[in-house]
Amino acid sequence: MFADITLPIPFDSFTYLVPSDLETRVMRGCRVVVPLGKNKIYTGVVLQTHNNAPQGVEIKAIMEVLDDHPVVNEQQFKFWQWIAHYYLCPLGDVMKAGLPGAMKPTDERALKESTRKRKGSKATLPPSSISPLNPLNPAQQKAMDEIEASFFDKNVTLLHGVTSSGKTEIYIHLIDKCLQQGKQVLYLLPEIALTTQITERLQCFFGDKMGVYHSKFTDAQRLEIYQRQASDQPYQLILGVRSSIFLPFQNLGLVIVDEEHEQSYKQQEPSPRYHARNAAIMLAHMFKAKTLMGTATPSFEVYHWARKDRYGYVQLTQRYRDMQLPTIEVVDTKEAKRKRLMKGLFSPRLIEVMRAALERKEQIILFQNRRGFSSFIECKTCGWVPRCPHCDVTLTLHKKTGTLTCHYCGYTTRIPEKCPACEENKFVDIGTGTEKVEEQITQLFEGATTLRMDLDTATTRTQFERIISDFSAHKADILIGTQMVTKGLDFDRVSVVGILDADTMLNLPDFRSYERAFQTLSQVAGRAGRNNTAGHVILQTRSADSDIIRQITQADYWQMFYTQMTERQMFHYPPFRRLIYVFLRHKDDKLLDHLADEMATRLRAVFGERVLGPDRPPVARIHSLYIRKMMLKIESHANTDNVRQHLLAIQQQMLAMPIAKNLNIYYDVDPL
DNA sequence: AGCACGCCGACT
DNA sequence: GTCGGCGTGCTC
Repeated sequence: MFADITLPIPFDSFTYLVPSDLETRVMRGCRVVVPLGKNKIYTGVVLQTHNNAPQGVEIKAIMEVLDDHPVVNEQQFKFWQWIAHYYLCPLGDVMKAGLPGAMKPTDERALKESTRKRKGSKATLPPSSISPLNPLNPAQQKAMDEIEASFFDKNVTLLHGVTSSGKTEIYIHLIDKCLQQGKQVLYLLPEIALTTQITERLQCFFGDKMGVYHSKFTDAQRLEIYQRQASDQPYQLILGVRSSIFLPFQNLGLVIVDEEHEQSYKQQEPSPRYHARNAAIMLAHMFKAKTLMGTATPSFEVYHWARKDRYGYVQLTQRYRDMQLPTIEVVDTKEAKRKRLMKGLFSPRLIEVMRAALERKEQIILFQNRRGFSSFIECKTCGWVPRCPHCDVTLTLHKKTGTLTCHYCGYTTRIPEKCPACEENKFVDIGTGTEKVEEQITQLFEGATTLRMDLDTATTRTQFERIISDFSAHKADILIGTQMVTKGLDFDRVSVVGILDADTMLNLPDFRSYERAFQTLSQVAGRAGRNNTAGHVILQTRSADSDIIRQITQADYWQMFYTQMTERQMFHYPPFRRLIYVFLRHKDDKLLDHLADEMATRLRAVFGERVLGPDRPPVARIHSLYIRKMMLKIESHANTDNVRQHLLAIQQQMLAMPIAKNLNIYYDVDPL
């Protein structure tokens, strides 16, 4: 007997011999320990058993069976297959993402595991006190009724609700109803929004029926949740991030995708490059469950399909307790600069508004969008910048350790004593900018205390939450931050939000930059004015009279959508087309040029003008491998199975060429 | 992905 | 004369 086994490496499966004494135990969905290569040991999952000996390869035997019962159920297999197929990646990559680390040990640990007694899932606790639900206000109740009505004939519904309209309260009521029907709920949140604030709020109502799944949890914690979900006493509600779509579910009834537009739902690296929102819709579909997506600023894809009636659409326009929307005041920095009125990054108007707020003992948030990817150093004399020897990127500065690190390959080196180009020894930090803002604040606002929240100060979740709780406790007057400050944080005493430079977001060479700027800036603005204080937002920009700035200040999502959609249609971008990026990697730049042209020719033979490129991506070399990118623009209604078949066929042709021996081909489906 | 095998520089 | 640098090739 033979068994096809998926391993956590980029292949679909390998075939192993099943020793006769293990034949009764090797079952689909069980984990096994297998040898690989010279002397490696991996944990794999049995896909199927059969009697077809593979030809032309030496076959190795399964060493051990780890489970008496399948740990991957049929629904999960189906879901894994869908991900591998849709996102054009090997099944092994999906397995790697889909099982918690502790379930797929390599080497001796895998064998030891079989001898260790598997811990039974924790007994349910005597239940903790559960609060009764808060009643919905009339606007929320109306939205709730509309959502439930839409679920009669729609599987997916968009809840489009302005900031502070109380979407979470509606979710809580929907979850409660679903649980009462004995069905499970998956509540997805972007990584950064899954704070103790939201966890505690839900815990009040659902107590220990709820499990939380976070990427910052330890291996053991994640293993426990996985096992609990696979047991006969699973959590009825999972509050989790992107990867929680891979947990085993038994009778899923509802999936909630909060902050649906968030980019972090798309896994960029490593493969599988899946979109948790879209995958969750598929997951729900497999259970005949419903999906509710919520946001104040829908992604174009979702809004488009809601308008086309594929998804249900429910709007919530009223803010909780009729709180006032913040007024957004635009300050023209071009003008202020010309008149030499700018004090560093601050316009006179922003300074005036901030001073008044500080006098009233109110808090301020300053939003500084990061300019580059990360902070780096530059020689003050000649402008030399340290770069990674293996990748086409600048090295990132880590001040605490005095080192420079490549974020792509991990290459690390000390800050040089002197510039290798000009021998001078003065370097300047080209930072994320928040430090500079902090410096200027101390000069402009004497006595004002500040907190910084960016990738340097909030590396861990604990640090992130610390900053939030400190600011909530008014331990600082001003919070300076990057994107991080936008994520659903409710501070009671913030009356002013300053957007220091809106233009950095608008001038990106990306067809989504206006959509994103609108989303981000609307969210930042929403941080101003809670608890009956009308907020004041100062937005500094050099393009004060542009359409997009007007749309942002007037919170006119529809107008922004309409304007942008005209361009999307004209230039064949999503949601009018589906995009697939094809990446080629090779160590030889010249050979890669040739191979990329060859593949482009073959792709054009099938897809014609739908193929763009090949081009060098912005980071054209990673890990000493050069990269080329091609873009495929497919009509939204086209049969994508056909597209995938063609792609994989051409990939096979390419890899069969002797000169393409070390060519690496991979894809990004629905890239962001 | 990882990891062994393989071919060229600084050491006992 | 060896130890080890990381390039490259393969994994049922």
